[in-house]
Amino acid sequence: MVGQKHKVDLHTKALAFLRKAQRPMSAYDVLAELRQFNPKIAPTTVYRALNALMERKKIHRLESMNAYIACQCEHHQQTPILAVCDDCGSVAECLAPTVLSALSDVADQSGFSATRQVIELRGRCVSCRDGTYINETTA
Amino acid sequence: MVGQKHKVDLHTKALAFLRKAQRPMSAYDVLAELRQFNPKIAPTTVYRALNALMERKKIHRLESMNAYIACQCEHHQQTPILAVCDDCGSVAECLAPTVLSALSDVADQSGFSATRQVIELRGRCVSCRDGTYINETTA
DNA sequence: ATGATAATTGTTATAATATAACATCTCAAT
DNA sequence: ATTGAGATGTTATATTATAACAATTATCAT
Repeated sequence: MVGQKHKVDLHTKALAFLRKAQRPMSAYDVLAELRQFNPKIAPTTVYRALNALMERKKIHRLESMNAYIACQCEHHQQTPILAVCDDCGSVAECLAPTVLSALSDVADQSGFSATRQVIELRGRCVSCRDGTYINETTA
Repeated sequence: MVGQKHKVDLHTKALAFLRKAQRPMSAYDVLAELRQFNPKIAPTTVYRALNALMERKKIHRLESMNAYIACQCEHHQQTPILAVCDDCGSVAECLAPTVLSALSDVADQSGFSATRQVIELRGRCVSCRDGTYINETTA
């Protein structure tokens, strides 16, 4: 078989941390967390873990902010739209087949063969827009 | 009036450089260029110039690669789709109202109020896909 | 002209993000 | 036990970006 267990499973800990955070975290935030278990962990290790988790679609990278967030949907193969609230930091993950197919059409027309799509929205979530602040307290 | 002229117009030189390059360039690539005119220029200055040019819609930032490229279309108010060829490095700028409106719909439905949209494709351009290599020589 | 001021740019230092290169360890199959 | 593959460790450094404050420049009211 391929793949083995080490003393502790770094990938699992990194993923658990991102899931608990529910907010985009930087690679160095993850590093700080992992260092609670093993103070000697280096950036390289974290980036390897993050890359592996991305390949397994367990986390997403927010390209517009160099940060990472746990996948909230599980099991989708479709590229999600990531909507980041610049007020409270929450990220909504939306599946939008219409957007993706429109995007495919555009690519096809120009002959571009896409291997990856990046679709991010920055703005204000419904709670922050309404003044219904939730921030730290609730979700 | 607002806005003034300095000894040299850094913004103009930065924009000229990005236009000549026709490829995504890092902020530090721009810095190296500007230093040919004034060796003492610092990163801060470059980032200020890049931010100003982005506000004026003269350049785009490629979020998925932390790089900058001159706007190829001039005068559009619409967010373009940036299609980056990972083989030759070229970037195509596509206007796609259908994608944008589908994206607006998704946002509206969730109550998200977007101030910025990021839409990038990574993959292979038609030339590279066909094996019609052009790379350095022609466009 | 002079001085107030606003905007831009300069300067210095450092923070934040990410990778390269190579050594070591662990597991499992032989 | 040896070996080979994959994961991890280690060290160093590269790349990207901002903070904080000083100096300069143009504009405008006086």
